[in-house]
Amino acid sequence: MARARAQPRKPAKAKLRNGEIADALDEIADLLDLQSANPFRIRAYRNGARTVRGLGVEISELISQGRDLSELPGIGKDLAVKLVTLAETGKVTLLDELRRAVPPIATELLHLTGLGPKRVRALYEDLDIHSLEQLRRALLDGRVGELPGFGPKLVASLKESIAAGSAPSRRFPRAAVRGTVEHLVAHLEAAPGVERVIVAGSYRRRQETVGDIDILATAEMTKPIMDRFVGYGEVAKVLAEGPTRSTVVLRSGIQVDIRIVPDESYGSALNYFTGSKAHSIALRQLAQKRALKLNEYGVFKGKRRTAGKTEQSVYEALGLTYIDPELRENRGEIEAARAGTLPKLVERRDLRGDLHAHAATADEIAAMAKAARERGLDYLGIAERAEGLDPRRLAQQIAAMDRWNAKGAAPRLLRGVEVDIREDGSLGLADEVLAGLDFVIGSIQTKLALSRQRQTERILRGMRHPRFAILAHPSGRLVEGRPPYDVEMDRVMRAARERGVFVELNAHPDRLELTEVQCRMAKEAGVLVSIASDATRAEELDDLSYGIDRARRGWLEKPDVLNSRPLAALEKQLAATRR
DNA sequence: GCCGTTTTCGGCCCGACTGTTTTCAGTCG
Repeated sequence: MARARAQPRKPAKAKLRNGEIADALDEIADLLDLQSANPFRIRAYRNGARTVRGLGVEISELISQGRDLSELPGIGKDLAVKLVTLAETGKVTLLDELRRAVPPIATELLHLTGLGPKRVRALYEDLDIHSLEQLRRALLDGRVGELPGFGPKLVASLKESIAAGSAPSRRFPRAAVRGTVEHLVAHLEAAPGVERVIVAGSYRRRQETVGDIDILATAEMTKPIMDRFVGYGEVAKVLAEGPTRSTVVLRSGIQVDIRIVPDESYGSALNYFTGSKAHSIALRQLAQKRALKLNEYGVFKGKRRTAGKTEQSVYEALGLTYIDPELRENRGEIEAARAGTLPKLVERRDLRGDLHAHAATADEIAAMAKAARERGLDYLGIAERAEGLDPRRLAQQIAAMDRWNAKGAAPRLLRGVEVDIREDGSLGLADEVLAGLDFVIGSIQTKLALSRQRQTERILRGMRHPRFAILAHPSGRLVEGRPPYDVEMDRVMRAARERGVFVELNAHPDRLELTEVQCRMAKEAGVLVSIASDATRAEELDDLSYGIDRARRGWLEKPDVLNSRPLAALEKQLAATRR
């Protein structure tokens, strides 16, 4: 985890962003841990950090709206004050004091596997270790091995960790591990005596990246499955192996956990292993309040199991309706389940078309159209990038689309263009060209580093253009790559609502623009979302499913999605954007 | 430090596995 102290020092007036505030709270928790403070106080800081990190709307934004931060889950009076101080000054007295009391190396050592607060304290108090180099020497000359609690295996593991350097914990794009997951599940399903094999964890919650793969199996006899698991050909290293739980690392570097339970515990085990951690903790707290106990084996009243065979039964026992895995982040889904107000999430089959595909020549257009038809789409918007698009080529494309439409076959092709919103907010194509099209997609493609204020004004001006219909690439980010550009998304959403235009959820697995929180912002603002493939090749139309994953994690329902509309309704929607 | 459909005080999610121990600390989800 990135430490706040590793960040460059900010000027005092700089407003801290949520990630930095959460890092500061986590660092306080680490330092309190090293001082053997009250464990529940430590947990309170960690809970606070998790709340802030998952918030989506900036703390500084809430402060300027005059909101009471102690209304946030896990934030009380004390933490609310510290959040304000951190957000506005970048500092907080408690953290400064703790940093003075504990050597700087301590928090770094805490993140080495096998080292917790007790052992780290022994290292700097008993051996006076204040750097990784000093630790390396103490490991080699045997001093560490003489400390109580440091055995030969731990010494060897620490030597390995230090030699390997501080490899940052890697996350893998979900799309990249799909093949591995399917192969491994098939491998395990062939084990004798296995009843069910299912992938849980963040993969099942359809997060865009996964840190590891979690597999649940049910069986009476666990050994045949466990043997088959650790004997899998791709396994590079077995980290832990027990009768019901094991962990391995595959050659690709990804970690895989397996858990085996009896079939009558399938639902509760799947629920526990799917997480998220925050969701699971909230459920277990809810169980406590009802004088029940929830664990991976079931829901218990005293010693008697009252539920657990299915996930449905677990939620029912807690007085909740079933919660889709994509929503399980403790971001209000439990309250909504209790109130019976959970969204009915959009599904792939709800999509009637796609409003952002690329095809230049007549042949490419026909191929893309046929691919769209095979995937059940009734309409397809072709929108080439405006740069390098001369009027003659655009006219040829339009002619090719008109010929396709004249045949009357599905899908209906809609004539669009993807145009840059210039730095001054004007659009990168002449008005008379734009006027001849069915729809105009506008996006930021240059000058991504403008200030928050200027970037926001630029987009707002762009959207006011009389032909503007859809804001595409609403963040400019690339998964595991380029960070998003800085923009006041809530202002953009409000302006989109007032202007009556739409926002795109770019489904390309490397992009996935429009975050989960931004999906919810769009929904709350009443802005329809266009889930778009941005396909340049026919098979990339399948990427729409990644857009659906994101939309579901963003609580979107069918009515929230522009391209869930049938063709006639969609054409009305587009017509209404024209001024 | 947070929190309240028994509670404003007295609780705080739960269990498996490893390593180093003979009762516990650390890690994971």
